[in-house]
Amino acid sequence: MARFTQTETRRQQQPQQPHPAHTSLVFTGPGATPSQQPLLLIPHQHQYSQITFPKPMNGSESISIHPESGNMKDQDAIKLFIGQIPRNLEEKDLKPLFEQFGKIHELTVLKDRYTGMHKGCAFLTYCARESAIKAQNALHEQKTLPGMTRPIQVKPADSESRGDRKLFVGMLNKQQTEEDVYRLFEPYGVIEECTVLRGPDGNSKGCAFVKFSTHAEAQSAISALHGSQTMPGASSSLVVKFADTDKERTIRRMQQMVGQFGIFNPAIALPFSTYSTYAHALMQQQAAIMAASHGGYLTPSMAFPTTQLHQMGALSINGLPPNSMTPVSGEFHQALGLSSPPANITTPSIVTPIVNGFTGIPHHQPNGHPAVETMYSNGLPSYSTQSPTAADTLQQAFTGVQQYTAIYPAGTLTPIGQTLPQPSQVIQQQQQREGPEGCNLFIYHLPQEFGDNELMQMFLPFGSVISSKVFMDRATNQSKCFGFVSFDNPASAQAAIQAMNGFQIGMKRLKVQLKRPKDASRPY
DNA sequence: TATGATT
Repeated sequence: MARFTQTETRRQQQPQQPHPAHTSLVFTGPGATPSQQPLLLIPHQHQYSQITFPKPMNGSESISIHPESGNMKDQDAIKLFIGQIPRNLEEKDLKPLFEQFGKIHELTVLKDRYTGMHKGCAFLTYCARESAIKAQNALHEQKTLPGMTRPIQVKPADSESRGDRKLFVGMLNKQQTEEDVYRLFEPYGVIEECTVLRGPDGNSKGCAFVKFSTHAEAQSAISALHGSQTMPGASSSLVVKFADTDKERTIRRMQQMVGQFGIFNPAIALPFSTYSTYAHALMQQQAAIMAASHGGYLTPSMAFPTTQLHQMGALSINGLPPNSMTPVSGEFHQALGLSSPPANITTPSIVTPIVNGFTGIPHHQPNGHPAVETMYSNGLPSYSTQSPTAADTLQQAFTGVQQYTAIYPAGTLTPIGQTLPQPSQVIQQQQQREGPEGCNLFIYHLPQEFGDNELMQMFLPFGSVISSKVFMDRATNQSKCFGFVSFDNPASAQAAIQAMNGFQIGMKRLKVQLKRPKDASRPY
């Protein structure tokens, strides 16, 4: 292995000689020949600590930047990452070593943001692209600088190549291997990396990373493959998208934290004010991005402040004026927190729910009709001597009107026995997915039109709903007619099962049961 | 159309 050796005394002790470094460091051995294998080297996990923190929108960081004045760089210049440099070498010391390959546009030693400590690496941009290639070929892994145990790293900075050619692939089936994924993506370009994500047990998580050699290739794979097919056993069509950037990953982690602790103000959740401010900004930014670009992942209640929701709620749908309630449909809309029922829907139900031992939740009747009167006036068979329950009320309300629930912003009226969902509750619904064991319901045979909010409204009478989720088909954006509701306690979940399992809506009956535990389907 | 995801 070729090495650098120091042939002079330390130049820091000789300040009268400004730049002796290129004479003090000399090549020994045959290492000056170009490397045949320029890529895939040591991990360098420290290099992003600088750029994952928020930066001012204009201007550059005040880490030591030493552009050669008057030197313009090529449009296609390559920013190099330099690793494994001794911590006592500063820009001025490194410059001579790299200058031999061309004019330097910018050379920056990476310093710890807070301590200012030299991190043993640097970024280097030559004015000419060609210089960068020469430097990489000559130096990368070819010499070891004095005091270092590993050879110097000279290669394009990850910021140069990463990010826009690495794809995240979701909704694979768990049997698909790296090779299967490779075959799938092969037609769209040169694949540099293909990894199936696996858990600790080695089982596939049903997703993968595929890195193409160019952005264009990656883009063409997205166009061709995203949503193009559904793998056997996968719950939705194939997902092909650019992998998260560091920033997105940070956001994701924060969202998870927020969900986990049930805290909605990052300034309270996180200990350091800089982090809190950052978290806050990131999340706001993320919310804005999502609302603007693919609002489908967000409910209106996420995208708009509560006051705005209330305004939206005042609008009518289907050209019908608000508050034209009939006893049945009015109750339905009341029950679901909707406000403008259609006028002509009175289809009686044929099959009634099985209600066992559920104590009805007190609820008021805004139209002046008590629930029991509504019920019998509709010609329904009586199935028990119990007083009417929340489920009964809902049963009446649902009949024949579910087609009106689709696009409506929920949370605009007070549901039975409940107060209006607070903003925190609405946000939490997106963040906090599962409740404790025994609190999570799986609901099948939902009306096609039901979204997360309608589902939540339907189950609010039985307790505090911490989340509700209707499964959507990614390709068609249609409900798959099943979903989850989580309560904060098992008794509410049981009450909801008792009342709502078998509950008829239109021609279908709801199936409401405890969600299968995660490991239930595992063999052995 | 059958159990919330996955970086």
